[in-house]
Amino acid sequence: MGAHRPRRPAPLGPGPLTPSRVARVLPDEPAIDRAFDYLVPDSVGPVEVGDVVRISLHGRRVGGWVLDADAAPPPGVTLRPLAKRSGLGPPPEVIDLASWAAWRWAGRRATFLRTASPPTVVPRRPRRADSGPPVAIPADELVTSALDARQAVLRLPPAADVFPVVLAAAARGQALVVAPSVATARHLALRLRRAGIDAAIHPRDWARAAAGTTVVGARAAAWAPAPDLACVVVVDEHDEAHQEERAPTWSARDVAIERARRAGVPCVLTSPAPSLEALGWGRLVAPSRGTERGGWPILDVIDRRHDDPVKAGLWSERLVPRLRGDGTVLCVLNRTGRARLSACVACGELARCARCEAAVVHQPDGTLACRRCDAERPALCLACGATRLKHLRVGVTRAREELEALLGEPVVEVTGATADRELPSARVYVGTEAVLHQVPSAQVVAFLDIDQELVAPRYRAAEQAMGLLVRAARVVGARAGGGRLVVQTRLPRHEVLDAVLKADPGRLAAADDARRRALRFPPHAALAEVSGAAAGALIEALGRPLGIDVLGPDESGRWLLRAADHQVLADALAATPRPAGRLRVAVDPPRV
DNA sequence: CGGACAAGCTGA
DNA sequence: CAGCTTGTCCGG
Repeated sequence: MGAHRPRRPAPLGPGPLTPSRVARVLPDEPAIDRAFDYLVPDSVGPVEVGDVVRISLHGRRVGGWVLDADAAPPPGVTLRPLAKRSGLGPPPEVIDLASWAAWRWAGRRATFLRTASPPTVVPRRPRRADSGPPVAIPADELVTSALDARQAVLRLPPAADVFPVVLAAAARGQALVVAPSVATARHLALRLRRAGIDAAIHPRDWARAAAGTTVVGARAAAWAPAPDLACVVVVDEHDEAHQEERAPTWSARDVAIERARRAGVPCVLTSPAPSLEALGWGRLVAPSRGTERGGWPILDVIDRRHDDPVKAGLWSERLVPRLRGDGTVLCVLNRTGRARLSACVACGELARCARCEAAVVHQPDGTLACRRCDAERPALCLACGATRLKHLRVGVTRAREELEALLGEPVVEVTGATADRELPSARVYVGTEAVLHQVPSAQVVAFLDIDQELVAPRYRAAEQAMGLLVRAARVVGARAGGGRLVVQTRLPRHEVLDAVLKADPGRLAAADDARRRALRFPPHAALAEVSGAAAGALIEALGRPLGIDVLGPDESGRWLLRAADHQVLADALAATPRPAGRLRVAVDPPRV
């Protein structure tokens, strides 16, 4: 990618007048992924690469970023003057990083530069931060060896605190810490300050990061300015929150890795269950088996292979006693509504959509809704008119009703929809995985149907199920404190459960890696999902380049591109002009 | 993106 | 052919 631009040759001798410099500016309009040249009038003053400026483009004023402060314009175009310099923007190395990310995730540079820019005007480069007196850090051998390895994956069990890693990183100079959520980032920054280390939160404290202060933030922090960058830490690198959902679907972990590589500084990724991408990138550093084991909760596997598949409900007789007692209990079932699959009690006919024949969801209000075409209808059998339906695959709403009856005490339902309300206090909660976010701690977390996660038709299903178990492990805490996870399964030997049972995530990684290699899934291939009205046009423009498999379209008009690696995939996408119309290109789609 | 302009459709 | 919509092009 073109990090090198033609430089204007030095003028031969003094001219009659000092000619105005020419700045090359990328407009802050993601749809216009093209730079334009402007004269820099004396009234505007000097501009530097990365500065945020205003330009008039085609008769309107728009913002933009200086990509080159001394450009050689193509001959024969009359240049307009820059309207003004607004202030400081991303430093040159971040501008280059944005170009790389635009290539890597088939996006536009402006999208990344927005993320990398200060939220309010920063007129001048702030004075270098005074690093203050050195802070004495208790030496942690594991953390030190991870930082010294320069490219390390530090596998710490769920109950372990990552703060010592962040602290040791910040003690080495300006650290860039990328956390999976804003809340985690804030908390880490607060603890750094308590430990006597100044910490900026991205993007709010952009100017302080630009002055060399250690910076902490959620995924956008991968784009924070860092003039004195000494090391990069990505907390919980396995967490899907590091990836942007909207296209370009960039991953803060991968941006952080590339950034550290370019800066030549150490990069440490932490995770209780590192992704295969991480393991393929860096050296694994882990505590002793005993220490690691101690940081995981106990796992109770309830084997349901011999339960009658028709009669067995959600609540096996081995599960219910574990839900009694006086500790807080969370039951996780990733299905909303009353039932995801129902059949007529009278004639056995499956409840399906009258319009498109997809299975319908029994909603809390009693109606049946189609998730494919959004049609709604009353709950009755289309074949025989009977009004009684049997719930074959119970959802959270129904599960709550059933558990309340079983336990004879109040049970509270928790879903994504309850996130903004205060939960009624109770001992027992039933919910989707949202329950793991909304209830801070518990004695027991029970996964009512973990098989749904284990065998989900997605190549990352095992890793995602592991992510859920890690989250649950943090809610219940370490085994020494009585933390306990319970799973009901017909796959008691599944490698995810095996890994948690033995507190050894390496067991999962080995099995998952072999499977993905055999099926040519990432990290042994690079994928991109192409969708939207203009998807077909892009596929046509792409043609059949060597090394790219074009799969699809599926029933909703989506294609999947597969290449041996990201170099091949990104080069092919970069060489294809983007057609007009709605188009989404999701590189590294998390749910395929 | 959004303005400019050209080509296409409609109504009397 | 004015008056309008729709599409394509292009910006320094």
